[in-house]
Amino acid sequence: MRKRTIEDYVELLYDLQKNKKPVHTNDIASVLNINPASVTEIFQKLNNDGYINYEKYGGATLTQKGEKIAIATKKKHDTLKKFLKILGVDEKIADMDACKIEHVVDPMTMEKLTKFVEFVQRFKGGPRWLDHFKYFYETGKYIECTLIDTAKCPFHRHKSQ
Amino acid sequence: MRKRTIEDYVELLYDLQKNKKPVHTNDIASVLNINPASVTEIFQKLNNDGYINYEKYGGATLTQKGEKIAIATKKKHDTLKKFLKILGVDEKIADMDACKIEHVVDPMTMEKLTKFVEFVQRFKGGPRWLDHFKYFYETGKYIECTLIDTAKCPFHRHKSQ
DNA sequence: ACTAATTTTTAGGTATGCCTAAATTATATT
DNA sequence: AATATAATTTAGGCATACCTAAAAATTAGT
Repeated sequence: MRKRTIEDYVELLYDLQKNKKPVHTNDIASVLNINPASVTEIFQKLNNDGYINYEKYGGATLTQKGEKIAIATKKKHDTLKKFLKILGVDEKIADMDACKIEHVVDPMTMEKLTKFVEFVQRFKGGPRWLDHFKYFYETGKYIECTLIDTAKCPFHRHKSQ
Repeated sequence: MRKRTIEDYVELLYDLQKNKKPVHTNDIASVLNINPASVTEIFQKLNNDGYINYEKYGGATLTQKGEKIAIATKKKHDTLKKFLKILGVDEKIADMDACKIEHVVDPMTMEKLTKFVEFVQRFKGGPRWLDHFKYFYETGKYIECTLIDTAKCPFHRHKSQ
């Protein structure tokens, strides 16, 4: 498996915290299928770096700093996944790819993708060009334009219409 | 820096090979700003795993297996970069992000992105909805539809027109 | 409250991907 | 061809992210 990042851990901590706080080494270990002893080391490091509050045998809770990163990372994940699903990537793969890409992507790219998702979701059922893309993806053919009025505009299948 | 993958090395080898073959440890070391001694180790590993032909003091050349991966990786890189540029990401950032994403992305996602880039590039100057997206990105506003005929169809600003 | 079972930590180990310093080989100059 | 210089490899080191086994602390059953 790819080297796990701080982001991975605070994200997971954030999710587990919702059910039970504080989160113990075993909770993480069982989810990630790693040894509890390894989690202890990770907790010590995250604690040192100010992402969690951790005391021996006491489990961990995210600090503000940690929570901030967790939320930001989850937001990135969510946007990436939404974007990939728009493109037609399967749920599971979208989720896995989002999980990997979220740790490496530049803020500018995230901003563009965020706006793109917003732009697409503005149209109920997606904009018409997206249907055309899907048709193209399946068949390799481009749909010829047959429109004559606004109502059929392939761009403006607009929520407010 | 992120851990470099086999893909990184064969890709670089592929590029350097074009100028001068075989590629020596120093060539790689100076590009990546790492120690030549480290490159020796990497060459030994790549040689063991069949990606390059390497002999002590003799430099390295890609095997077929290595070249195949290099080409596939470069193709992924190219598609990712094109896609990001379509979205409006700056050249440099597009390049850097492509370089990171290419190593983690699922084949299915690559396929969707490849088709998407093809789909967009089919229109000279890009499809009209892309202008609309850029407008939306800049202003936060959606352009209202004012079309009445095919010629102005925002989707079909078609190369063959 | 005592003992058993469970959880957690400590101590020590492995593989990887880099490093530096020193040794070795190859190349260039004369 | 001998020697100086440059390139390359070897040997040994460091940090990280995991591991196992054993010790220590906590929790649960009676």
